[in-house]
Amino acid sequence: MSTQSVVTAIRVLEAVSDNQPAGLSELSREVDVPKATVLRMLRTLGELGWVAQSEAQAGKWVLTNHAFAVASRGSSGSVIRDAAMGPLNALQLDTTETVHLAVPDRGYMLIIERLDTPHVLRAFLPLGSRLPMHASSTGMAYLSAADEAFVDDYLAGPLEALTPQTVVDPARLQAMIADTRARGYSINEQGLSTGITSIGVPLLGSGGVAAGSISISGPSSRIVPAKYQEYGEAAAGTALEISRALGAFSTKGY
Amino acid sequence: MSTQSVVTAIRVLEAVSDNQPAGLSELSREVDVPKATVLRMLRTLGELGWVAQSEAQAGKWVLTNHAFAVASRGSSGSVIRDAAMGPLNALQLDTTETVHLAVPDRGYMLIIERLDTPHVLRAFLPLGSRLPMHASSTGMAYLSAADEAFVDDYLAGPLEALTPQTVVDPARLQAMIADTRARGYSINEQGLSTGITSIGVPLLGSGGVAAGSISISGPSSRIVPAKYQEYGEAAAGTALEISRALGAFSTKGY
DNA sequence: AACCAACGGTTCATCTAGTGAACCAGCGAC
DNA sequence: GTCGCTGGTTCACTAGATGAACCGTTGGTT
Repeated sequence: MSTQSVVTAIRVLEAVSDNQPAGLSELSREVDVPKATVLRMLRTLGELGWVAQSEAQAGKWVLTNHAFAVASRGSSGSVIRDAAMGPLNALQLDTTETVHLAVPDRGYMLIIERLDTPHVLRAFLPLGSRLPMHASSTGMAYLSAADEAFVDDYLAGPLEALTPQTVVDPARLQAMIADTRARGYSINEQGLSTGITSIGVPLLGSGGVAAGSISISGPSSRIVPAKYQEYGEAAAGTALEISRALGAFSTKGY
Repeated sequence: MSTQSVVTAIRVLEAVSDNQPAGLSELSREVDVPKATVLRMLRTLGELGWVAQSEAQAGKWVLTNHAFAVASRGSSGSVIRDAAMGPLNALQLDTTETVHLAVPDRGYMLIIERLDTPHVLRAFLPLGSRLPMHASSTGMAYLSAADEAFVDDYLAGPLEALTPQTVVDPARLQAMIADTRARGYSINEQGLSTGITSIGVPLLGSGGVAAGSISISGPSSRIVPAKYQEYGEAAAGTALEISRALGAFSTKGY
């Protein structure tokens, strides 16, 4: 790989992101690069306005909002977001529950948009959250549309349990994926966060490959089994509309 | 500045962000670096998963979601966001209008959080949007709490008009900032986007320095002058609560 | 149909600029 | 008092970044 100082800098940046607020020695260990080099990177990134020393704790480094500003323009303006926002807005108004738009990122589902419920009791998932695929309805929905090799690969990796309800058994997860495929939507009952239930549906991009997913989520007291089908079908309809806009079923082109 | 290849790489990254989807020559001109170097940077950033060639247009580069995922953790987990979310949630429920949380970033206001209105007619501002300070209620609120030198400096720069209603005259803007200070909240009537009105209030961080702002916004048909005072005072109350949590009025420490 | 200018991408000799082992000073635990 | 950790500094060495000049294509003009 060329331009290794750039590689080091980005690895430092990601390490800061993962360990905020992070100390110098800690980062040095994390990216396995001498402290002097890490410090030089931090200072350079600092001059560029991407990281800064924490005000609260001197010597600890944090990402700045500027990094967020630059990177946000990645997902906004993206094809999938533009295609999704209209239908998603309608889905939110229809169901009155919180809806999310998620795309895959290195084995996690990355939440790139959210439209809130008006209910007083609401779950809160900041944008940019990364959810394990097996522990979220968006993730299971995505897996149900992803190719087999990817799924097997994912299920072979270590699967963390986030709550007592999180399913981590690969065989059971395979069965759940099959159910999702048959039913058209995934259901996650408190597997991500206690007291939260959500329903997910995959989105297909051009060529019909899995591109992301959408979900409806809320407190388990409101998202009860009696509503699963209604919400699942509503989300599936919305997803179909988005997938169509993404050219999933287009015959011209390929 | 040291580690210049890193500087170049980041500048390329920011240029991609600003010009998406961006071509090689375009980027080369933008950052004033030879094409060969820009290309090397793009490839390195590509291997790291931060940029990729656009699927739609070969040879055009775009930011990936991974960049978003890494950088998102900058604002989430930040002191201001944590302090703001609770009170902001209450404010949204109270007013039923969309509320925003914004922080300054290089002369713009950066939207880092949003809580949606349940109304069918709703404005939509993606997170990560950067708004000119003089054209937004969040920006004017921030300016009303910023120190004089900063304000003068900002008003001296070129001020773009986003709509026919955008005020760009420095003298008038100074007067509006004074009004905001006296009143406790800023009002922006269609200066950012036609048909949208919003009310902003500054947030103070530790030591009482301007740290960001919050706003209530919606269609001008709903956010009418008769409601300005009610919303302004509600937002001011919320802002006070947040500023207090940020240690703006703390006597210990300084 | 011949031209031109711009595009994305490649090459390679030059020498700048990034590296990292060894080094401080300061702090808290025991 | 001293050990082990922290954040931070120094500097000789050479690995690795640089950029002018190049190529093959494409799309618009005349």
